[in-house]
Amino acid sequence: MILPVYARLRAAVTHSLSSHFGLAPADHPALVIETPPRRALGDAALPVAFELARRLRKAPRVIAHELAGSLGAIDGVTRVEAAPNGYLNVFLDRAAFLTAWLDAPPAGGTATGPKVIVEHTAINPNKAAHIGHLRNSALGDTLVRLLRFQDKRVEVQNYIDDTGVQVADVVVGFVHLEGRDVASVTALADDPATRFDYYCWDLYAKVTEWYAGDKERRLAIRGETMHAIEHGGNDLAAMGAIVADRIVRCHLRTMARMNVDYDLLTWEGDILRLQFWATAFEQLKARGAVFLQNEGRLAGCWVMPIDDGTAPPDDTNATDAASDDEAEQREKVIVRSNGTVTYVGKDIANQFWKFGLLGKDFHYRAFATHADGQPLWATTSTPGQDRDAPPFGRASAVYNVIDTRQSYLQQLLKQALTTMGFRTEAEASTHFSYEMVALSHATARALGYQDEESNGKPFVEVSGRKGLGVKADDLLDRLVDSAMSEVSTRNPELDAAECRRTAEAIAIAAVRYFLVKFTRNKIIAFDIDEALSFEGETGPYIQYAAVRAGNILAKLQERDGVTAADLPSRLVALDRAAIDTGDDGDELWGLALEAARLDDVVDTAVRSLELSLVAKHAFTLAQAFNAFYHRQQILKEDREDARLWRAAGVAYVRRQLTAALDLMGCRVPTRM
RNA sequence: GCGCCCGUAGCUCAGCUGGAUAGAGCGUUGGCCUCCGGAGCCAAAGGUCGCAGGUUCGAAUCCUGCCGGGCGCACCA
Repeated sequence: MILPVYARLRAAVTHSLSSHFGLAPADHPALVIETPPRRALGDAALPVAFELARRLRKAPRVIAHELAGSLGAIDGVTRVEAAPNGYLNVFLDRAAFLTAWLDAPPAGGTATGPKVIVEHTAINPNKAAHIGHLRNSALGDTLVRLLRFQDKRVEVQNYIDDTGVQVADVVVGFVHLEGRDVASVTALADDPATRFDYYCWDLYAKVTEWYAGDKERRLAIRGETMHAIEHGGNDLAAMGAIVADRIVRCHLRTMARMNVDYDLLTWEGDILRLQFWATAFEQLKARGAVFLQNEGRLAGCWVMPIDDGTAPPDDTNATDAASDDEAEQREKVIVRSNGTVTYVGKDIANQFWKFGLLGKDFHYRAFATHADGQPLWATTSTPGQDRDAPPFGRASAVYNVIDTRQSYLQQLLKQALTTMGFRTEAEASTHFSYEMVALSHATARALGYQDEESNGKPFVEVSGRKGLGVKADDLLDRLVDSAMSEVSTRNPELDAAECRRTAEAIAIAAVRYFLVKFTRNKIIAFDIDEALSFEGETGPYIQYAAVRAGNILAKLQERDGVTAADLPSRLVALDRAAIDTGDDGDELWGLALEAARLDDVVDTAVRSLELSLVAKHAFTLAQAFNAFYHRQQILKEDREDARLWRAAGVAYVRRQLTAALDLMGCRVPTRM
């Protein structure tokens, strides 16, 4: 919203550098525009004079002064002045901008251009989702919303690994620990009284313990089970399919509570059954991206040469002499000596498909129904159900949202694309990485977990295998409960249903804000008490500011008959002193200017994949609004011009705050 | 061993491509409900920005080297 005026400002400065200072374009410094530390210093500041001081052999102060004098009129800028220290400070036309911002149509036009795929969530379908998974979904979904805010066409995929060891482990549990058959597992899963994902959570942990009791024999059972599932057409595979299907439905319910949704569920089993790998393998072989290793410890494997500088973990007893030879080149196994494909191989095939490079497509089926009644699509290997399916895949850019521990593999994906000659696609493959969520010692203890190993560590790592972690639904339930008691005491007139809806909105804002407020490469040591807080830097704090702003506007309409839509036309006729002058004017304008930064913040957030910037901005804006609200009267202000200019600020802040919360998947209740 | 990440107030964290007096939240202390809602506001206390060099008008930010911690480097996914 403020970028165009900055462009005009840069153009004017550039012109002056050439004409007034006689600098050749090549000698022009980059025109950095900063935000001054205090509003009274201006709305934008250019340190350009510092850059020129040496070249022009003049003091920055003198240069800034000359520059300010030579600029001429700039649309939207009321004045430019040189600060004593050499900064060039710029003052914008406050009234004109605020009026224009209020009058602008709300964002969210029509998405156009090439498609972008965002893959996130990807929880193993064998147990309940936990807090670590929520970080992935919250970040992934926020990225999706940011991209859509920028009018990009986005397709959201959720990868379902239904053929891995994890599902096999639960199947082993059902068969060998509980003696169940397919019918029994189905009945259990479909019994509304059981929380099937919770049930499997416990069973999975039990199976892990059970393996430890007789590793050799029981791990062999796991191997057979996994093989049976991959092969298909037997009871174990049928049971695995039931488990995965029902757990995925549990995950979708959990994610729906979080306001997270998808366009397509990609099932790994379909990648195998439709021979995606075989196709990709042929291409890789033809290009020489993989080759059959004939000797050494990887004899019999198809491997991909790795060209990054990473060394092997600690091979047998690699002597220095041996590694100095040309055998330095590293290799990653893609196809095992027994002929089965590794995870990397499947991922390569999937990545090729996402870019439309595979020359093959899935079949599709309607898996579930979105809130708006449209089908949620899933891949399938059987044709005939995809009459109305939209075209999936064939993207121009792909974001894979996975935690940082996967960066090595994500790098291999890019490399496979590069080796195949798909440079553009390799460039357009982004690993959106973030650090893991661990548990604080206090929270781990509260879960009844004592572990000597992790006593010395700063946090306790979540472990699905040990059943250690905070389940997503448990966390949400606790948040809703505590929000509900708060809402009902504050608003006794609300009925139970309304109370619950409000509490849910607050609970979701609390978790989602908590999960995006940290920079992505920070490990979150999750602490239950900290996450349960509704005060300070939290989602509910921001919602509260928006709700209050809404209340003020509602009263203004009720009392004076003035709506937010009326404001722009009313403002033109009013005296501008209320926004142009004094500390009050500075504060009101500062608030509006901060609110106007949203577009800019979103751009920076997407470019840097640092979504915490959006969270930080929303909080800062809410904070500024609260301070303003306490300091300046709005409805009670007697002077009409001051009243309406302030109301305009409130209306604009509310709109931008609501938009920012929506980008993080948070709703604003009418009361709270 | 190699690669990536982290180290800023008692605790948890911001600090955008180097810029004006390093900021929030929590916690601590003290104020503010005849008010447009106190999930709030105002104020105070609290900092050798891990350490040492370097680059320059200027470094928490960039470079180098250390120290401390985490993660990754499988014929596991």
